[in-house]
Amino acid sequence: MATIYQVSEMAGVSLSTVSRVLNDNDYVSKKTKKKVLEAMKELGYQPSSIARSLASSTTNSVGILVSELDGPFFGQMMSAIEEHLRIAGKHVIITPGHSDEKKEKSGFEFLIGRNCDAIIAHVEAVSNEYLIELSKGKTPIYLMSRYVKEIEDNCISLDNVMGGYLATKAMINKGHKNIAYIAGPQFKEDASNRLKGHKKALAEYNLTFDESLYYVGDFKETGGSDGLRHFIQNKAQITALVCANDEMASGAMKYAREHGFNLPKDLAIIGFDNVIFTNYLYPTLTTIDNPVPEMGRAAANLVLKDIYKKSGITVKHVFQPKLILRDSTPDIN
Amino acid sequence: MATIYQVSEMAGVSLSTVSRVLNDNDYVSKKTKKKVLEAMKELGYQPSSIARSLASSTTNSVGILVSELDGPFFGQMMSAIEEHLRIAGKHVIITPGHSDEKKEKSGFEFLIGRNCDAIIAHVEAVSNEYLIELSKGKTPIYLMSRYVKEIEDNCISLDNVMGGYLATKAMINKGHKNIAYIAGPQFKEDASNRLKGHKKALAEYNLTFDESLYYVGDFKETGGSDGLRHFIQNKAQITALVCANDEMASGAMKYAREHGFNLPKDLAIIGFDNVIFTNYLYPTLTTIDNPVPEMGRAAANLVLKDIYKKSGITVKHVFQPKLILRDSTPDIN
DNA sequence: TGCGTTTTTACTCGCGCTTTATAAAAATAT
DNA sequence: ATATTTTTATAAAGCGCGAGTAAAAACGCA
Repeated sequence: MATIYQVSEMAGVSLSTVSRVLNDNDYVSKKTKKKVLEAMKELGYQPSSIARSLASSTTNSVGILVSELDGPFFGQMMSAIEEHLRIAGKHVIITPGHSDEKKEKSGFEFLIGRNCDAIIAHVEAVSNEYLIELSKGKTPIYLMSRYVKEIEDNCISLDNVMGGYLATKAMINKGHKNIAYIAGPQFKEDASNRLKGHKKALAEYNLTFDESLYYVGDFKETGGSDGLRHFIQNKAQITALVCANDEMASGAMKYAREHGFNLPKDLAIIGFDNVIFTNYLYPTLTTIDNPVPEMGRAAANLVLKDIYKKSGITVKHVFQPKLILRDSTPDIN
Repeated sequence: MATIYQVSEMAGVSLSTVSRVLNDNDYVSKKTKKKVLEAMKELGYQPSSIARSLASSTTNSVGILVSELDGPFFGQMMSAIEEHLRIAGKHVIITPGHSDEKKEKSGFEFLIGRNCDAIIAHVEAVSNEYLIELSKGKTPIYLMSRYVKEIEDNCISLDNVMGGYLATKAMINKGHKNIAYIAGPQFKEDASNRLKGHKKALAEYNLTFDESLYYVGDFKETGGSDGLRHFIQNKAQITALVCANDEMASGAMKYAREHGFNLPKDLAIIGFDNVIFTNYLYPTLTTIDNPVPEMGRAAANLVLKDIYKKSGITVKHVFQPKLILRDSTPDIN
């Protein structure tokens, strides 16, 4: 690999001159600039970002910490962030935390150790205190889908209470009274907030929250099927099922069909997140739109503005979910 | 941030001694080792991987270049690779190439510039020649789902011709004779190989390949719906539809239903890849299993063996697809 | 032509760590 | 008790680059 030194030698100038043309600094004449550029091309020179980082203590890369590398939710998120950052010439370093406290912490450490200029994290297992503490460190931390009051300027979040409320209210408006709820793991803030919204909607219409119509799933397809099985085994009389995310809704749909339900007539189902495949399910799934791509762009914009000092950027911090009505929740007569 | 220097000072030893305990080198007594370790803990010392990389020209990180950050296919792939590498204490740096030649090249450059110890790439737009040339560089390149003869030892691939063959043969075996095919973009090698397999199966059963039953899609849901619309508009009389991947199959299913088809009776559909949600579609989708996670692990193993010199590893380079029969392809009477 | 300016270039140090070569200390042998 | 080996620690030289400072060259004007 050619180094800056060889370039300088070939172009007949000093090291720092080469460095200056690299960084597009002023104070270098067109003639020498051209000479240097030619030498670079000739040698196939490629600056070492490692050395660069060490010298300048800035890496032009931002760390992304997500729960999983797969799944439609995180896919959309990573994709939106990356795309937006790439336009500004910044790169991303992605690492998964698997919703596990230790792994999330080690993810942070890795990213910090790599000298990322900032970190955008979607973490669920670490405590607020840990995050607040971490924010005092040298690497700025931005939080996706999580609201921590003490560092709210670094948070991009969805109003999950509202989302949960909208979902259940939609069912009520369709005429349902016996509504079961499959929640996500309650240590996850969005899951517990969605549940709050559900309860709020019930209360508003004078329906009581019934423990026997409540099941905690895993946010995956299995959570949906397990939940519905649970309700069926307990002979719960339900006409509507609210799921805390789309994967669980799709699992429940499959289980329902396999057990003689005629969808959507026998059971109305609603999901949450509006992940891409919901529109390809049958019946198409009514759900709550979670503007993940938009939020990803917001997070990216936030670091562009704060860290890379781009001007003219304003970002929204709290996003609103909205109801997407499709075929899985017909009117009942 | 504490540096190695401060640790050495606090422990009362020299820089290099600290470095040696960091790297678990011999030639350091237990007593001094303990002293150093304590000093590190006290200072909350965290080695700078940047400086480390610069000095040792090894980064303990492998680059991953995929087409997209979202989508079930790449999600599974990244996830499998990352998980397997992490066990060995290696980290991944992921960047997308968007199936675009320029972007793929710039992805390679980024990863090489970051001094990755190796790169695992799923690229589709760059030429074989480019890859061969790249392989001569300092950073070893491994290819996922792509077979390039000259560097076959660095390739992990699926027998796509066989896969395409199995899919169409399955339809024929079910009794279909009028089989339409929605292909993927033909510059992508797997797409063109799957098509080859399709033609091979047709030929084997004396069916002629009919251009009017052929459509090139985009490997996304829209490709499936566009393709089926195309066939319908051209009044193609078909009883079976073979799609070159699952996303397109799901798009076609949705379109079919919206246009009065009674699935699976009126139209048998098969996909390709066996992506997770195929099992949650209705009817559940018959497809060809693409052992992506297994292949991801194989790629990870390959770099563990070649680059990090782990012993006792043998890896399979070419994987075989297999037919997964589900409800979307019933027997016809 | 000479002096002050402005533009352009060169030197040098340091970022935080690894890695020789080398010296000192401890252990063993003679 | 000295010579020899083995073990442990040190000092110094980079890795490739950025940035601040000093120096040189080019320019302007009287």
